[in-house]
Amino acid sequence: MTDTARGTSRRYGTRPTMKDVAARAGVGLKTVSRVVNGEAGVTPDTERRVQEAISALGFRRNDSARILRKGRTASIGLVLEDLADPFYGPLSRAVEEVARSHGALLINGSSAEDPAREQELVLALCARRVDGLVIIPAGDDHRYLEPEITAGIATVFVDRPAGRIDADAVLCDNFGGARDAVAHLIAHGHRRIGFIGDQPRIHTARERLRGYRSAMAAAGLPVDDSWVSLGSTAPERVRSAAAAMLDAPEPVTALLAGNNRVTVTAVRVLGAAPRPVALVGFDDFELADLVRPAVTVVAQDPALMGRTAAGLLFRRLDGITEPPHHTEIPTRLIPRGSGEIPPTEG
Amino acid sequence: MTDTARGTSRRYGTRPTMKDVAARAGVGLKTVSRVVNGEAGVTPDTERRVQEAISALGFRRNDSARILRKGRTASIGLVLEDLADPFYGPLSRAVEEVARSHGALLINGSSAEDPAREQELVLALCARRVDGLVIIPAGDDHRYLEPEITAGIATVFVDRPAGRIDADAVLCDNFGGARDAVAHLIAHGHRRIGFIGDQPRIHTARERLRGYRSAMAAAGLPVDDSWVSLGSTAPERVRSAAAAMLDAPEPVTALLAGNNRVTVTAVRVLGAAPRPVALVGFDDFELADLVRPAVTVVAQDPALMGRTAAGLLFRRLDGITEPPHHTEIPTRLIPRGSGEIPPTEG
DNA sequence: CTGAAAGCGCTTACAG
DNA sequence: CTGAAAGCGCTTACAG
Repeated sequence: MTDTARGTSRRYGTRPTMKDVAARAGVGLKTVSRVVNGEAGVTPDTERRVQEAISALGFRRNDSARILRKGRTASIGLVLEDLADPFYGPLSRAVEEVARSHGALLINGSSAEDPAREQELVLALCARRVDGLVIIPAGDDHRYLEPEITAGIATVFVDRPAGRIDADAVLCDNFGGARDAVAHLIAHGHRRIGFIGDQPRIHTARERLRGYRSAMAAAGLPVDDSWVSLGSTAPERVRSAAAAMLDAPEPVTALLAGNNRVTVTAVRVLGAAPRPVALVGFDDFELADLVRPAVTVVAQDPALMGRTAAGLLFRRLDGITEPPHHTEIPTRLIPRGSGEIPPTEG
Repeated sequence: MTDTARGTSRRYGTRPTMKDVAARAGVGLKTVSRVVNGEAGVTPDTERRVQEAISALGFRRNDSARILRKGRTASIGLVLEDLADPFYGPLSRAVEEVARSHGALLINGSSAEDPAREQELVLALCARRVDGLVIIPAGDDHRYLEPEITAGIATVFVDRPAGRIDADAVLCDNFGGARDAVAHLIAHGHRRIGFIGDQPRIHTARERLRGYRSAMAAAGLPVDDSWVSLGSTAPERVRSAAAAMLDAPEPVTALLAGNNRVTVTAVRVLGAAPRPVALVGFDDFELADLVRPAVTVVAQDPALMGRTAAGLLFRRLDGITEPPHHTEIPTRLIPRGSGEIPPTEG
């Protein structure tokens, strides 16, 4: 490596450009561009000289510059609630794989369930001019996205719909899943069934509650207000909600846990309860079959949701102009034991 | 909104630029730049005219262009094995939070434990000119990164060290953790202890094996070749490795599982075993205390590892030029039951 | 307080 | 087969 050839080329923080390569190879800028992009029409001899200059200088094309000129950034943004939540792992990975198959990189971030942070993150991604966005929204008003969508940033919502704009969405059948779960508990003899769910401003929480009520109504069962508790999924909140339902004069004999965070706490609480209480959890989780009793769940398919959303996104980027799609992914009830426990009176 | 003011401004896929804003507001380009960046020295009246033009046109600064000019991209890359692996969730989230506190975005991707894919991804990130990289390496030769590091891309390895280059690394005490785990089993009376670990080309697998051997040697215990099995962590592979150790004429009475993937399968296998077998798992996992028996683990702190690595990365970006740091994060043995089972002869 | 010119590192459109 | 000029959308350095 001849380091002297270009005085400052190895200076920390300074990179050689195509211009430097051109100068060293004794060719024009466009010829370097042709070689770097594998375009035809360069003599083998010229190409070799350019390649030599590239390796000698340690040149790597600056894609930021390329992107500025070409218009498309070959990157998409993924905004979700929390990168650390196991539910979103397979979803993220699925989105990444689809992006990769289209040659795009993934920029992602967590909204931490904060609408303001969601907006800040989404607009930062728009400013970077990502080609498209996959959003698991925290907020319920996405009118701020309208100029961006109009300007051409393809956007698909997953898990929860967009608020106050009409946009592509890939949701799971929250209503049907919750309804099936409660019908399952009723079929096993339960009449007093509790529901502990996420905050009511979250679409999935409302839909699952609707499914719960629908199944109760279909069986002609009343729902006592004290059997329903929506709020934060923090362990303390779930714990006290469950305690209230279990310690009441007429306690619930079964519980529907509104998502995987709630289920995990519910399993802990019920493990310490004085009598068996049936449990169905919304969302499957890795060790559900190893806990005793094994946990009956309503399983979603987060990888399929991610794949579906990303697939739709890239079809939009390829130019399809149909009206917004609203796709619903079915859920699946998996009986494992906890949901088949019969009612035990206190 | 007067859509006629700029004929094509609302055309799908075309965005207004600062030039458009300047023309509409009747000011120079630099004045728009001042307003957009909140620089001082603009009369309130001028500022208002510019702001009006910005909203009317739906202008959003193109950060790609800004970045090209400024040099820094305010983004960092995170390359890990698999976004869907629960071990990496908290690590990713921690890196994200540090990046966010420095105003940077996170671009991330999975290597799928494939060295070629790791390199491809890392170099794509370098071409995008990320300011820095946090890498959980799949490969063991990172000389390909040398020109990039020389050119100023800060790089910190996490969980596993760089191969054939000297670079910053944040590792956990794999050796000590495994040694403590095995010493714990020995203290509970075990003499024939198995180790099922990840592929031997993975640094953590080798270190943990070394810890295993060290503890056995310290207690004066022999290690039969059939008690050690390194390889894929796919359930079938782990299952057959465990079966071989448990069905031998002189079966092992305890098992050290080399990581969370192995532990989960080991729990399933041991749950179906004819006699109790002790188990310690490397890596903690969410429901370890709910399985029966509850699983004794050597816990790492992935969030701390992520925070430490990202913190170091940004200190490098701030210009510290000390030689590479090799930080070791301690592990913690958490006894929960499975590791305290005494030996049972077959 | 304000703006015209040059330039970041590429690609595009065109000419030889 | 090869290259000079213009331009992508900003910021920088400078002048008024």
